[in-house]
Amino acid sequence: MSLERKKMILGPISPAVPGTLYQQIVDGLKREVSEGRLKPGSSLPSFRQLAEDLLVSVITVKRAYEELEREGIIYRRQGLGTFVAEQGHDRSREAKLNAAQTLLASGVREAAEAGLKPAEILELMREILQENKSYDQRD
Amino acid sequence: MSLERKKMILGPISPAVPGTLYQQIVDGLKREVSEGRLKPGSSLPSFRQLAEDLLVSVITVKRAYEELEREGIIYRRQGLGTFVAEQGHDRSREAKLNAAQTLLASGVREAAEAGLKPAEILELMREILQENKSYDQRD
Amino acid sequence: MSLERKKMILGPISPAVPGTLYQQIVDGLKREVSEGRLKPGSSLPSFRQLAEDLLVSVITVKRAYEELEREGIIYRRQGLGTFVAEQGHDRSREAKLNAAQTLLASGVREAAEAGLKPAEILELMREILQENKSYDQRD
Amino acid sequence: MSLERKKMILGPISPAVPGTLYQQIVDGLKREVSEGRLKPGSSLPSFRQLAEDLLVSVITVKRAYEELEREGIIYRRQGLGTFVAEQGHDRSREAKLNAAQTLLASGVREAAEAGLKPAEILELMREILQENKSYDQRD
DNA sequence: GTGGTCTAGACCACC
DNA sequence: GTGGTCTAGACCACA
Repeated sequence: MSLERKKMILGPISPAVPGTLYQQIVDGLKREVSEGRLKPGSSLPSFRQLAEDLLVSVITVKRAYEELEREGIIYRRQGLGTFVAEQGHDRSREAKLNAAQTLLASGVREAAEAGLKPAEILELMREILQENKSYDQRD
Repeated sequence: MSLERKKMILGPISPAVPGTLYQQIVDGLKREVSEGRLKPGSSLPSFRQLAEDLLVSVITVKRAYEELEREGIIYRRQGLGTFVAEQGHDRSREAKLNAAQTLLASGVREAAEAGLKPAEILELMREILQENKSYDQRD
Repeated sequence: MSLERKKMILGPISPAVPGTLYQQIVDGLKREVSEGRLKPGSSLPSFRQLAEDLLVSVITVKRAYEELEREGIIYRRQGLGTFVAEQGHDRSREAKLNAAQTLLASGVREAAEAGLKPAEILELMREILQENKSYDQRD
Repeated sequence: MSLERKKMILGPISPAVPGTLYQQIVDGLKREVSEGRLKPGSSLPSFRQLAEDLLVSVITVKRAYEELEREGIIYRRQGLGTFVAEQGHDRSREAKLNAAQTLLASGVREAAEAGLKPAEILELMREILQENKSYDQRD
């Protein structure tokens, strides 16, 4: 029982932020995988365990796992548990890259419609990267 | 009959694209205003007229107009119609700039989580700007 | 024709301000009367004249005059024109006092609900009076 | 059967009083929040529940909730319900203070146009505060 | 069960 | 004719 301290995966989930609960879990797990904190082959907490940790319903966790499995980032084995797929890291990165590209492209479109010239958009990006960098150094 | 074609404001609206119908209308009108095709003081089509043009319900257009009024881009007068506000152009540009910033920041976050370094993100942006430019020259 | 300069009654009417057109006219005329710029017995411009001056429809002016007549502030004589009633000044003042009282009472209720104590409300009022005073000295 | 009486949030809504139905609901809920009877994080009744309680359409309640969410006083989560935002109390008080200020300023303007001098307006305010006080002691 | 969107159609006030 | 409010009832996504 010296193991009382369980490694909590994921920050806290809250209904008070935009995005549905299960989407928050999906995003959080993708981040864990893409940033290497969850390595291919390693096991994920059980539905019940994670649900308890995050104070959400088991069903919500189940949905999140289902979506991740559909994307090929994790796989489930009857009676054994849930694991990060071998290609999980790459698939997760890929998904994030796609998302990033879509978001940046949308941002560029909006900025262009607001009248910003390409050079100005790049300047804006540099500012954003700057902020993001200092923010990253917080932990 | 070749004169059937009346000057339509806004491209066609479709339930098949991402974003709700009324959001598509809001975005489209914001674009018209921010890019100067609808000038301050000029009148917008009536609910019923635009609804007919876009093949959506009157209510859907109404909701869109409500949101634009809330943002101070247009104003509505009983019995008179709906008009572009004096500050409509600026407010619309502002809103677009805010949206752009949010989207770009999200994109940066995703890209960073996927492991891209700031320099790589900037490179990605240059590519996107390049595509966008050639796309702009289509008409 | 040296009379080109006609005495314009009322500031400009605009659809770009809150309140319907005819209500703006009613309010404006009430103000003229209650502040003594239109004296009892003096004549008001004709429908057509005022409509032309204010760039609104004759019907809109007509409605405004009807409302003022209903309130006993003006009266109309077939073929002669429209005049400020003898009691017009008093009635107009009365109406304004009633309106003022209602507005102030509503303001007090809101302020109380926001947690302001009577003394604080009075303090707020002093500030408002101060602003109003300096504003009044503009002309 | 004497237990039929369930704790109703908000007084009865009526089409007979000034202000639209949904505005009455908005005001009522703002009051609940600004006066602390609805605390941050606590949940509001569902659309359908409140609609039933108040004998209005579900849609009318929806509109009210939409406006409150826009003002940042509450937030809504699909499948979970509607909750008072963390800053709900402050935002609600702020909104009320703004409203109070606007109303008082309009009242002052009307009173000034009716010829009341600042000192007289303050005197009028004192009377109003007096009435309001005794009215407050009713329950 | 919750909220989110879209639809239809009523009635009113104003121009 | 315009916008403003309220109503009814559909279907979907999420928990």
